[in-house]
Amino acid sequence: MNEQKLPLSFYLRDDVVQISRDLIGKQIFTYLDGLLTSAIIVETEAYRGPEDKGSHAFNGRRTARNDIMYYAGGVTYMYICYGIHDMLNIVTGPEGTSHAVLIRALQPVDGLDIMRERRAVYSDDKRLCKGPGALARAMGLNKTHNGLSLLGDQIWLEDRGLEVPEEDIVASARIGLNIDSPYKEIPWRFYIRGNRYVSKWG
DNA sequence: GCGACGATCATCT
DNA sequence: GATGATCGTCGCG
Repeated sequence: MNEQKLPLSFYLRDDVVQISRDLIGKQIFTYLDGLLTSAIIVETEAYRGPEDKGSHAFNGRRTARNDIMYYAGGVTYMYICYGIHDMLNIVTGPEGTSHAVLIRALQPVDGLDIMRERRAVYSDDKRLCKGPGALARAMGLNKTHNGLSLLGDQIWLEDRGLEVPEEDIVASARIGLNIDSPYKEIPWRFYIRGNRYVSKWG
């Protein structure tokens, strides 16, 4: 039933920026505790391992938290930000590299009622998955899901054939980076132009 | 619709 | 002991 799953080869490519862009328009699914939710990826950010000061793996940094980033692509990297929010990243590249894509916003498709219950804050569906912390919550994901295979049956991605025209994919500076580096301005954030589910314009 | 602000704690130094 | 790849609330007008 899930033969449209993105293959391992999609994640093993070395160009995390290209992968970040390619992920726009793909559909992400979680099946956790018997609950299925899915949504279209509308906003991502690329984090390019050792040379990227914005990355947890900058300068080859490797700790208990980010260890999974060095694994072969096709697994999740989950971590907690500001002590409260769980973040979902897609690990990419061959084993030994440390690139990852942060998923920043989703357009809900399946399991809206489940998402509403998990969020229990907004009745406004546009905000269910608006922002990395929000979407992880809505999809039922937290730090305990670190390192899950994206080819398993708990979380996976599919290409449902949604075509996002190249000119509708906007590239801009990444959000929330408190760094002093040219990488702060480099346009490694991608989102769908005009999409109401994107966390922020600009 | 937007800016300011406080929450809150795992992680790293 | 300081710091976040953030979020929701409040006040504005």
